[in-house]
Order: sequence, then C-alpha cells, then structure tokens
Amino acid sequence: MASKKYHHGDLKNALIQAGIKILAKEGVGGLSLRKVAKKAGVSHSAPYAHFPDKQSLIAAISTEGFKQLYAELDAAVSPYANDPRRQLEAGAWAYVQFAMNNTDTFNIMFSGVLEKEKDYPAFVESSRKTFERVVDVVRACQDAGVLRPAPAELLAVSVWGQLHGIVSLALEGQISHVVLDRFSVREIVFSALNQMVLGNPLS
Amino acid sequence: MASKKYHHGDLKNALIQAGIKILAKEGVGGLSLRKVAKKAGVSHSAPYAHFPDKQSLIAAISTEGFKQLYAELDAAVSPYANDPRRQLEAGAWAYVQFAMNNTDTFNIMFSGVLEKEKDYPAFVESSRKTFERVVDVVRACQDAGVLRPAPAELLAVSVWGQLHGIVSLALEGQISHVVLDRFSVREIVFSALNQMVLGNPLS
DNA sequence: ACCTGAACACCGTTCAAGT
DNA sequence: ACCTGAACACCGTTCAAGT
Repeated sequence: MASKKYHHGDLKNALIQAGIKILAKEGVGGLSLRKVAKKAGVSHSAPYAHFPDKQSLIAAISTEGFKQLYAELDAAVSPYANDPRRQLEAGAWAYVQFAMNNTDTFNIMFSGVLEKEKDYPAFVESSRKTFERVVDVVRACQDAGVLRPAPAELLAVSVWGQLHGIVSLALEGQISHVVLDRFSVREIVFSALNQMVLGNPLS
Repeated sequence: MASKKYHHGDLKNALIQAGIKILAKEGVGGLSLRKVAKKAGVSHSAPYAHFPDKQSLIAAISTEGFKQLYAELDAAVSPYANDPRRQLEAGAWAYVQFAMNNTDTFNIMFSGVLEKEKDYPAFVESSRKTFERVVDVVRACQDAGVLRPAPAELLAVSVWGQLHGIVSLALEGQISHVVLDRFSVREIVFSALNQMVLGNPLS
C-alpha cells in the first residue's frame, strides 16, 4: 500500500490538515481551496482528485472537528464514571473549551458554512456519535436523580442547546458587558447548568 | 433635502434592501457586493461611495435584522403586559420564529460572518437594545415569581442562550431525528423554557 | 490513479475620470 | 458628492494533457 508516490501518498489527509491550520490562522473567510493546495505543496487543481468541491473539504474538516470534540468530551467525562453530576459539569466545560479554543473549526461545524450537511455521511455520523455521548451522560444523571425525568434525548437537546447557545453568544461578542464585567464565561455556563440540576436550592 | 439625484437618492438603503433579498434567496454564500450593486442598478464600484467594504454592508444588514427582531419581539410581548409568564413564552417563540423565517439574516447576525462587530456602533447598539428587551421580560418574570431570583442580566443570558442554542442546532440540522420524530421545535423550545420556570412540577 | 497548467466566470477593492 | 469603467489580485471549477 505504501509505495512510490507523487507527493506524499496521502494528499487527502494533508489537505485536511492544511485546511485546519489555515482555518485556525486566518479564519473562515481566509480559507480557500487554492491556499490549502499551496500549503500542501500541490497545484490548485490537485484537491479535485480527492474532493469534488470546496464544500466537501469543509465537510471533512468539520468531521475531524467532531472527532476531536468527541475525544475531548469523552476524556473529560470518563474519569467520573460513578459521579454523574461531575460528568455533566466536566463534559459541559469540555464543550465550552473546545468552542473557545477552536473558534473557527467550531464555526464551520455549527454555523451554516456547510450547506448541505446531510449529503456528507461521515459528518452526520460523527456528529450523531457526539450527541449520543451527551445522551449517555444525561441518562446517567437522570438515573442518579441529578436531572429530571424526561425523554433523555429531549433533555440532552435542552442541555446541549443551553451550552451551545451561551458559548455561541459569547464567541460572537453578544454577551452584554454588564454581565461580562461581573461574571466569567465559566460562571455563566455553570449558573445556567446548575439551574437544570434537581435539588438545587434555587430550582 | 430631496432633489434631483443620480439614481434614487437613497442608494445606501437600496443596497441594504437588495442585500437582504439576495441573502434570503441565495444564502450567505451567494451574497456578493457585485450582485448587490447590480440588483440596485448601479455599477459594481458604486457601493464603495456608501460602504467602505463588504463587511460594512453586512453590518448594516445585520443591524436591520436586529431592528426587525426587536420589533417582532416587542410586538409579541407587549399584549401581555400584566402576564409575565405569557410574555416570556410569546417572546421566546417570536425569537425562534424570527430565526426560522429569516435563516440567513439570523446567520449573518450571529454566526461569525461579521468579523469585527465591535467596529460597527449601530450594530452594537441595535443588539444591545434587543438584549435589554429580554432583560425587561426576565425582570418582570422575577418580580412575579415566575423566574428565580438572580442578577436579571445573568438570567437573561441563560434564557436567551437556551433559545439561541436550540434554534441554532435546529437550523443546522443537528437535532437528532430521534427527537425530531417525536417533538416539534416548538415543543423542544417550550420544554426547555418550562424547565426554567419556578413552581413547575418538574423543577 | 494522481497531478499539472491554461482557461473561464466570478469575486473584493482601488483609482483615475466624469457629472 | 455620487457614480462609472478599467485594472489587479484573488477565487472555485473544468478540462485536456502528462506520468
């Protein structure tokens, strides 16, 4: 399988990695197929041997993003297998940190940059898998009486949506300075999360 | 002030309106300054007499979006001046509907398309004003014992974030079909919202 | 199968010039 | 002040051609 090659033998992957780097450095607006090709050391039309169009490259980068998000989520949650409450908090914070540390990847994953996401099975699968991990944690919390009884998937959408919304607004600079002057993003997130937890003095 | 003009006398506004239409018809990816100029019936460089660059046009369209959102929010909420609980629900649903009926405007308002939002005072002001309206409703709910005591702005971020997150995930096609097969977006939103309300049997 | 280079239709932005 | 047209450096995408 590995033999003589034109350039590296795995240009497809090299293009994805180049794309991720450009995205991190120049943002969504700076991501062009031609730059990606140049960074990978090939001509501007070489990517078309591996991706039918720019959207497909974006789908591949997004898929990579979901895999990384899954890994970070899982790593944050796993240590607390018998403490669902801490799983919830650790997972939530891992999600928020991923978003804040990989703003532009987070953006192409969730902000309509990818136009027909349903056309990319790997993307759909990687995002589905991530959601399932959230559902797992939610279910464990329900079993432990930490979260209210309800269809676990529905509650998971609510929890995920809460985190996603807050961090999206934060990244977009939409959170009022009246709030940011007094609370860190961490405090905002945990305040919202605690509100969902049963047995909370305020709930 | 109104006198003879080259084209309409208010090209600036005509460009914004043309932009909104193109956005609605072709999405963020289809929005170009040259198309906007063409639609307004001027040369491709005419817009530069009114906007320093494309980002400024986007800022103006986003500002327009916030004004519309504010108006719809206010119209939905005002009828229930003495029923904070219904204000909260009506306002929430108005927000979600705005997002779903104006997907692409919503996108440029909130999805990182506008890169240095802080540089556009009109944008910042229109978004601040909208947030203030949310805070008003939250405060009324707190006074009526519908929402828990907490700094109103903090709680408003939580409520807004919850709605924003759910509708963003929904627009992005990220809500599992396991959920969507059983619940409408309206049910998902209200389920999450009710969870925040005091005196709820489930809270 | 994998890659190159020329070509095409589009961009955003600048600038000299016209009214 | 407001607008035009040519020009420049970039895009995404296609295609004939090379290995």
